[in-house]
Amino acid sequence: MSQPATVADVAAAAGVSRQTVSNALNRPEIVRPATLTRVRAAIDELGYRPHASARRLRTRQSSTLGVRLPPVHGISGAVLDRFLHALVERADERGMRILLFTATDLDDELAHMERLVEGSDVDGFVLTSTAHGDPRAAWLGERDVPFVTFGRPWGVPDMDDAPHPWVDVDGRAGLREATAGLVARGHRRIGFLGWPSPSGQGDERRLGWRDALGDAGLGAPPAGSADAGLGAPPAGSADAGLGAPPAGSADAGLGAPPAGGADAAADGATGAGSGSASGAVDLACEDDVAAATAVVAAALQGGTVFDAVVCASDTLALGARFALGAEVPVVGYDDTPVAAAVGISSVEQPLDAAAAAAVELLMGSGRSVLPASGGHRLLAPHVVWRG
Amino acid sequence: MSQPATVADVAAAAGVSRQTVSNALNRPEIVRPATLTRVRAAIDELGYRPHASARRLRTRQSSTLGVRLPPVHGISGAVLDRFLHALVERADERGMRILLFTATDLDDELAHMERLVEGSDVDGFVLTSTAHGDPRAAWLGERDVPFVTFGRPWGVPDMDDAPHPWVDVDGRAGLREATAGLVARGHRRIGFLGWPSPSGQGDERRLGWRDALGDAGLGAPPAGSADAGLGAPPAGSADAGLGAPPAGSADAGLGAPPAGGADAAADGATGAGSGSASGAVDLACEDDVAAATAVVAAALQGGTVFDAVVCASDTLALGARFALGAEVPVVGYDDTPVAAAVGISSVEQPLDAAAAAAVELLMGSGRSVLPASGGHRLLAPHVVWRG
DNA sequence: TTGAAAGCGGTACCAA
DNA sequence: TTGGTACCGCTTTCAA
Repeated sequence: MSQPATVADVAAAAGVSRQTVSNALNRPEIVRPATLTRVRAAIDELGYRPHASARRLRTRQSSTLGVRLPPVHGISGAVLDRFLHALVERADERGMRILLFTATDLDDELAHMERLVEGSDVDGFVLTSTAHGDPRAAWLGERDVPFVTFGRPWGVPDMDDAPHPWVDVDGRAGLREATAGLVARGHRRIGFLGWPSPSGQGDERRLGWRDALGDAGLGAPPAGSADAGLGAPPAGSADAGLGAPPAGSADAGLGAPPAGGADAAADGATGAGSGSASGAVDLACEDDVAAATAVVAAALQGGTVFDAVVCASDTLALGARFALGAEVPVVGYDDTPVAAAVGISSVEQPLDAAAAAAVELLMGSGRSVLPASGGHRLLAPHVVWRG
Repeated sequence: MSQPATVADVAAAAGVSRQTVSNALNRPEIVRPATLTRVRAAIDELGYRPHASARRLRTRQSSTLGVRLPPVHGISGAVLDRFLHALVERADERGMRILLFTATDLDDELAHMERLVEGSDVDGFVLTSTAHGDPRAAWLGERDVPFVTFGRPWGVPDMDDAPHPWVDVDGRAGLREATAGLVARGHRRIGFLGWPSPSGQGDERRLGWRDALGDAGLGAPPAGSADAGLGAPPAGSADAGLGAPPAGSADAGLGAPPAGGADAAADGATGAGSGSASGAVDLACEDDVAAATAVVAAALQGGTVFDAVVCASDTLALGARFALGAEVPVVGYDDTPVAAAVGISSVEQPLDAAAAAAVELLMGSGRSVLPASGGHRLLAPHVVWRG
């Protein structure tokens, strides 16, 4: 067992040529069964394993996908983590491996990608979301390097005809389901807590909330009500909200149409301080627990009444939870361990399906990466209800 | 730019032999400066990059480290995430890359590792903590495959003479610092919330808490008070070390014995009931927010008075926070985004240093993995104070 | 210091 | 179907 066995050894042991060994391994169907058995026996006996680098040199395929490990991801880090996990598994099923790289900025990332491509280290990439004019996409496109993004290419005119394949989760559908679920549970004054516009994902999720309110005849505030850029309040400004008073007044009961009708629900839209009684309030702040707490607390202070709140992230949801207490249902997004731990309902992304779709877009149904192509998948998430 | 350039192309362009090109790349010091310049110019001009697989085939080095992406990691997932990130960077500095693999169980993991090793896909591994008799360590050891673990090898008699190199973070020192910091801030009734024994990391952290109490002359409950083989109690059951007898007689402590002084300072500091006067309570439950909340709440109910609580994890800390409110300081462990978000102090692991140490143990100061060796690094974490 | 030639371990191509 | 041979791109060995 000193020197690892090579094809030559196996060939000799089985009394065949090296080529036959290779065939037995890669295209068993064209080898006569008897020969195959003999070769396989020899392989087992010698403990032979093909040398991956030798094969890659010859075939000019690295069977490797490059993935950038994004810098830092806050509370939602687990999402990428889980996606990565699923990706490794799905890739493995197709004989592909995942090579990691990191980068400090876009230029650095490009440099890394260039090295990997030119060193034939990878056959393609799985990138996180790209935006219009993203230099990575352009660079890869020019060189016909196959890649797929997890996250749609924001900013392109027609996403159905995107410049590159992508996979994404339909946050709009997710928030729609979440909101509808709350409606079904009898809630009526359902607020939304998201990020300031413009934000690709954030705006999508807001739309989902609006959709559901519309579906339920609850009406939604005029589009853009919260877009008036309440600049991100400084973090930590008000974690006093921890002990915030519970929303005092209750909800309209199940089944009973909310008093005041649809439009009334939109009154007073955003912000702290307006004395609106409506719960269909559209709040926004940066993705930070303290900021979220502050925003929600301020809204309560201003007289806003919430029956429930759906959020664009678990971070925001956690903040909202602190401000609202456990009595007012909050739904987050990403189903992070924190949400599970704290008992907050959350929209769970189908990460395994996303990974599978990414691999499929890159490789079709075969075992090698296809030439750069198009296509995309928009996957529906689902709510994990808790509490 | 159709066909990537090879050494031959560069050699031709520079008017030298292929060998000289190779030397210019790998051992520039033995090439005459003039020639070097010429070769480098040709390389730049042609955009030449060495073909990684070809090099690996020839050198029999994959320049790749295998890392298993652990199954699921809860609230502390970010830890591994950040370690991985740092590892990729540190490895990159040494010309090494990180290849991911996953596995459903130990057997599967072994199978994957075997494939990677025998296919010469990796030169070594970075594994998460191993325990005594871990088949992975044995398997790798037998084959002289270099590897290092992040996490010490629990269960070996003498860790200074461990069977393989390891890197770990000194949780004991971390909790000692956390506890001492609380003492310095005037807290006296400092409880500990950890995991049921036996738990390698958990028991270490508990010791750190005890150390600091001892240092401060506050005394700690007799060792083992919570270790009495409470096999992990079901979630939510709040019995664990609850009734831990107060450490009436403290040890000498440093400087002036606190006697009444220190203790008096703690009197009534916390809002719970009366009952037990000691806050040096040693609690334990599984790593779950709800369970932690329950345990702490039960302790409060039972009359325990807490001045502050140090925890074995941010998960537990979050649970404690829920039970105690924001007035009683809680210190967690891992400095996860959640702790930051919620404003809980936490012991931060020096993940970048850990990654650097892992690489160094594997590669020394060179650019290739050394034969399996020994050695280890125990790194001191530090508390990030908040609130 | 530089050059020529021989592999590293597989697979592609072609002939048998 | 099987076997022979060239060759993937680089580095190592040995001469010059």
